Amino acid sequence: MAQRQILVTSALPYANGHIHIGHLVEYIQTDIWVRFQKLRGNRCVYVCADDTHGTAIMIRARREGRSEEEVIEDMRESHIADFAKFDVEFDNYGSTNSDENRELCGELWQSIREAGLVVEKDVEQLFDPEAGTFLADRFVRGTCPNPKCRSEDQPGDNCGKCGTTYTPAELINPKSTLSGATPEIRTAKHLFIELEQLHSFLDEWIQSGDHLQSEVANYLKGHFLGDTLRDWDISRPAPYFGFEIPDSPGNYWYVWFDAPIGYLASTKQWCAANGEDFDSWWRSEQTEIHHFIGKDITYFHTLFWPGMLKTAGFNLPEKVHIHGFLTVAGEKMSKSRGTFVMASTYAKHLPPGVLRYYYASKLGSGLDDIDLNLEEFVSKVNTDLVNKVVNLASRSAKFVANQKLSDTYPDDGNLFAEAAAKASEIAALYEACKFSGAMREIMALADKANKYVEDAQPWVLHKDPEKAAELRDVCTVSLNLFRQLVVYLSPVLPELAQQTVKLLNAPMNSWDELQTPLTGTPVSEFRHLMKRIEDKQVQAMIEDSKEDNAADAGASDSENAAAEFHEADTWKDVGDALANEPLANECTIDDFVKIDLRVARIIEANHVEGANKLLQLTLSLGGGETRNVFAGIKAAYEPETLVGRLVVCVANLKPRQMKFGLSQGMVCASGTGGSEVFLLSPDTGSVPGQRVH
RNA sequence: GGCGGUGUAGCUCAGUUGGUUAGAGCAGCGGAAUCAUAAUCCGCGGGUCGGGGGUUCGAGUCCCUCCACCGCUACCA
Repeated sequence: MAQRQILVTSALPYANGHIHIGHLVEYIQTDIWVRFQKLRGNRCVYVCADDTHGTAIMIRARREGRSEEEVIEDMRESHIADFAKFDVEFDNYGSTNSDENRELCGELWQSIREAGLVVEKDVEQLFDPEAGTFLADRFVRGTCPNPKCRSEDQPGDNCGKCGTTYTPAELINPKSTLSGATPEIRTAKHLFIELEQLHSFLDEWIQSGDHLQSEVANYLKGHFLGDTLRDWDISRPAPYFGFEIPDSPGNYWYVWFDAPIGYLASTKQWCAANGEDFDSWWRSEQTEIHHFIGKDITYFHTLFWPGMLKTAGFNLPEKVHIHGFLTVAGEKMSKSRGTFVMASTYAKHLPPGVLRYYYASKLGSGLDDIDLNLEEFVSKVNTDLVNKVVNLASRSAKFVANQKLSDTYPDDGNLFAEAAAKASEIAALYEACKFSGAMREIMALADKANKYVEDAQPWVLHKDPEKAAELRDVCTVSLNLFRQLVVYLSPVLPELAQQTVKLLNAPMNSWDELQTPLTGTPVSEFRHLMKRIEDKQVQAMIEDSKEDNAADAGASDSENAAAEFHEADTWKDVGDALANEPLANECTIDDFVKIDLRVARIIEANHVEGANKLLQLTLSLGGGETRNVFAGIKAAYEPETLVGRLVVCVANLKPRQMKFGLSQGMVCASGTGGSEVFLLSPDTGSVPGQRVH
C-alpha cells in the first residue's frame, strides 16, 4: 500500500476560554484518526493553534488591565497543558497571532484582491464613545424594536422574547454592555469579499467527490447555494485586536478571515522546525488535507475557506469531517447542573483514557450530537476495558510472569488468525471515522478471547505441575489475543499500548503487528494496566464543576458568557437559540386584560410521585387565598429552593384536572423547557396578590 | 414559515444496493465457574422498526403524508 501524505487539523480553540469536555470530542476524535494514520504507516501531520484575535480578547485584556499578548499567552499554556492531559498530540501548536500567520494573511489577501473579489461598502454600526470602540452585536442591549414586543434588555441581533431579528442600530434605548454608555451610530468603511463570484466553483466542489458528509452537502445546497451568496464582511475598524490590513490602514482583518489561515501558519512553523517544504504540503497533489470541525462552523469551512484557498492557489480540503456537539445526561452542558466540565476538572478526578474510549464508542461519521450519559460512561468503560480487554492480561499474565511465551504459537482454534482477518474491516471503520463500529468489532473479539480462557481453564492447569507446558501455551494465546486487541485499540488508548509494550517486551509501532503472534519473548511482572472507575469519582467531578462555576460567577460577565459557549460559539451569541418560538397572533388590550396575572408567593413545593416533569406548588395570593398548581419545572428547580420566593402566576386560568390532581393556575416562566426554565420574579417591593399590568 | 437532520428493545446504538423467524452492548432474570481489578462463561425474557397510506412477490430499508424532537435561517455566518 502506498504511503499517503496527510495533513490534519482540528478547529482552533478560542483564546478566551479554557478547554472543556465538549471541545475534547473534537480533539480526541481527530487525535484518534491521526494516530490511526500514523500506525498505518502514513505520513500524517496534525497541526492546530490558538485562535487569538477579535473583540472578545480585546475586551478581556482591558478588563484585566494587561495586554492582549499576555492574555493569549496564558491561555495558550493552559490549552497546551489540557490537551497533553488527554494524550492529544499535535505535531505543531501555533497561534494566529504569529508572524507566519500575518505573512500568509497578506499573501491570501493579495490573491483575493488581484482576483477582483474585494469591494468596499459603508456599514452602520454602534460605537461606544466611552470605551472608544465599535460594538459587536452581543455587546449591545436594549429594548426590542418590535412594537408588539418591546421587551427590555435584549441583545443586539434578535429578541429573546419574540424572536424578531434586527440590527443593533434599530434597538430602542441601546446601552453598551462595556461601559453602560449609550452607543452612537457611526458609519465606517468595511471591506467585503464577493463570494458570489465563486458560486459555480463552490457548487461543484461541494457536490463532487467526497469532500463533505452528504447531510452537509444537502444542507449547503438547500441553504446557501440555491441563492445568491452574500458578500462577506471581512474587515473591522480600529480598535481591534488582530492584523491591520496592509493596503487599508485603520482596518483589521476580521477574526474569521485570519483564523483558518492559522492552519497554514501552523503548518509553516512545523515545516520550518522539521526542514520540510511548505509548498509540498499545501500546494501539492500529494497531500490530502483533512479538517475536523464542529457543525456550528460548517459555513466558514465549506464556503469561505475553500473559496479563499482556491483563489490563492492552495490545496483544497480532501475532506471536512463535521461532528455534532456533546450533551451531558441528555441536555446541553449546564453550569448549574455541574455538567459544564472543564478538561482540567475532569483530569483531576478521572483518567483520560476512559473518556477517549467512551467518545470513540459513541462517535460515528454523522453530525448527530453525542451524549455523555454518566451511568453509561462508568459501566461501559469498566465493562469493556477493564472487565474484558485488560482482564485477558490480568487473568493470564501472572501464570507466566518472568517466563517466556511458548516458542511456537499454539493451536488456538484459529482465534488469532480470525481476529487478524478483521484488520481491513476495522481499518476501514477507523478511516471513515466510524469509531463506534470499530469499537464494537474489537469488543466482539475480546468476548471471544475471554471465552477461550474460560474453556481452557488455566487455573486448573496451574494446579498440576505436569501441565506447565500446556499452561504456558494457553497464556501465550491469551496474551497474544490481548496484545492484538491493544494494537487495534492503540489509536484510542495510547497509554494502554505503552504499558502493554512493557508487559510483553515487544514494540507496537505498526498496525501490522496484529498479524503476527509473539513467541519466545519474555513476560514482565503483571501490574494493573487500568483501574476501574467509580460512580463517586464522576459525582465528585460534577460537584467540583459546580464549585468551579460558582467561583466563576464572581468573575467578569464576559468571561461567564464565553464559558457558556460551545467551542466555536464564542463567535456568536448562543441566546438566539431561544428565539425560535414564533410570535403569537396579534391581540388587543381587551384580550390582554382577560388574563389576570398576579404576584404570588410559593409557600409549599413538593415532588409529585410518578411525575416526570411536574412539581406541585402551593401559591399564596395573600390573605389566606391559596392556589394549588402543577408546574412543569422539575428539571430546572429543586422544590426546597422555591419555597418563599415570589413569582408571577396566571390567577384566573380555568382549573384543569391533571393526572395528579387539580391545577388552579400557571406560573410564568421563560425558556425552552427541560432544565432551561426560568421563573419570572417581581422586583423587591411587590407583594402577593398584586395584579400585573 | 423555509431548509437540513433524527425517530429501531428500559438505556446507548448497528442494520450495507429492499429478500429467509429485526441485531449488539449495557441494564433485568436464572444458572456455571472462581484464574482475574466481584472482573468471566452459558441460558432467558423483552421491539406492531414514530403514526397512516402507497410501490413491490417481498420494506426498518424506496415514495407520499402526518406527528414529535434537534439544528440552521446568513452583514458577530
